[in-house]
Amino acid sequence: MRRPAKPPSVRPAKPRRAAARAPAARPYHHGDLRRVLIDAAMQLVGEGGPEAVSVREAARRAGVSPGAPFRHFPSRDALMNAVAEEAQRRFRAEIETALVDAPAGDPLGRFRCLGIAYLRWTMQNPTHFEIISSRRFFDHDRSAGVSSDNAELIGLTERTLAEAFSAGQLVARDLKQVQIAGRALVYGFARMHIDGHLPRWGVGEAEVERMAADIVDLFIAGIARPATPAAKV
Amino acid sequence: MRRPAKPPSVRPAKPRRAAARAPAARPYHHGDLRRVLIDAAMQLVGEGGPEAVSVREAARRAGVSPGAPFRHFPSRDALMNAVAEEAQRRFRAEIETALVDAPAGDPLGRFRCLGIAYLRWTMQNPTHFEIISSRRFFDHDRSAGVSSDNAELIGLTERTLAEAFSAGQLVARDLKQVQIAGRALVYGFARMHIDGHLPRWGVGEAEVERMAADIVDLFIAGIARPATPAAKV
DNA sequence: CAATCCGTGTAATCGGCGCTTACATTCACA
DNA sequence: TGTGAATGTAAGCGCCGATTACACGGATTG
Repeated sequence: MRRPAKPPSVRPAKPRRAAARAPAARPYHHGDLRRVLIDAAMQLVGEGGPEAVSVREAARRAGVSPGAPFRHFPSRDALMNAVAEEAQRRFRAEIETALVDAPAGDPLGRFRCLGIAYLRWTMQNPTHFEIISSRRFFDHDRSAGVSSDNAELIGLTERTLAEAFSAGQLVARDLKQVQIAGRALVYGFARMHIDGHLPRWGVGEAEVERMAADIVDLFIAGIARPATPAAKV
Repeated sequence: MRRPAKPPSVRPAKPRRAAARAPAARPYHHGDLRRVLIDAAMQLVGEGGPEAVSVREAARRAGVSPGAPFRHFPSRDALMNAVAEEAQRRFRAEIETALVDAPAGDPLGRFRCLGIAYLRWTMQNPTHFEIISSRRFFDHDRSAGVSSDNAELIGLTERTLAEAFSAGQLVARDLKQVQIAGRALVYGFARMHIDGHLPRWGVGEAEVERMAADIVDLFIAGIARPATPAAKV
């Protein structure tokens, strides 16, 4: 928690709205402090993980007094909520973008795309993923934005896998188990990365995305009905 | 971080060693403060998770002044290290105990036992597992005890799965992928539990251990060479 | 047995934190 | 033009981790 010496609060002087003919120095009213605080907190998350976010430091970076943020967020948790919503929004957008290139008529193929897009984003944004995945940093239940975006994504993967099931692409009997196992697999790999376990398993940073794709494929191979073989009774 | 009102520091008066004929009141020297601090911190972890541990609260529960713990631990992180070592020791002991009942000649069966024992402990001790699994709460690299215990466990599972591979029990080609996927699966399920994801996936607290066993079995079914079935070419 | 050293306790203090309160400034609207 | 609401500042509270100076007392040694 102890912070190293900091340059004395750069203060980028950002009069955004309501600055029509105002003088150059930041006016008394910031203009868009809420937004700037969220951005600063997002940056802090990127730099040092969720626990590196402090209200005071965000205020410092925004160039306002330590009490100012509390006009916009009733608590640090509320700020974290906003940060998590921002991260969740980006996460969802990226995954849905990746899905447009996915094969339309092949639910299992779409599931594969989902898993790989999920892992790609988490590998590239580990600390931001950490916020939205752990209950510690804010109150999920009280954050409608995160919950709804998250529920959308979960619903999407559930539906996709259910379609694969209905289409007879799976050998498994219990769809719910497959869904949870699939989720546990990708979530576990993402957390192994975040928590620094992968080096111990012989996966260097350069191979991470490749390995991510490989284990998604391995999982799919484990649940997919063998496609072409002449076997099967 | 704000703490609710506390009874004024119960002070259980524990003169352990060096208390032969001493008076009832705690002597000036505590006797075994290091041990008591670790126990208090373990309890705090159990009550409110790793971030609920504060040096001052541990000191309070041990009945000593706020500065006393720093005679035994140079920092909060060092205390967390000790707590993590304790947790890791218990974790390893439980898993190795579970393994004695495992089938001797069946590596894959032993692997199953490992996975289930792993998940059982994590389901029953989520906050303690959180400490030893996340790099956030202390410095893994500087904690020989945690590292070695952890390396032992990982080595054990790796060897077990490798034996299954050598014995021809697996269909997979790439052993390393299978090992990482297996780890990701159990770790992911454990973290889903810790992070409160399971309710959203329709897994109530009562069904958790059952579901844990189910997905371990599902994973094994996905990698195991079909044993008896009359099908298969 | 007495002197003393050092391990281990206390007391006081520092700066950082989240958060609150009282006050100041400015915007927006009647 | 006046006035209230919105939003900034200043100061302060208690908690935290950590450090320092000092006090106690068990063990070692002459």
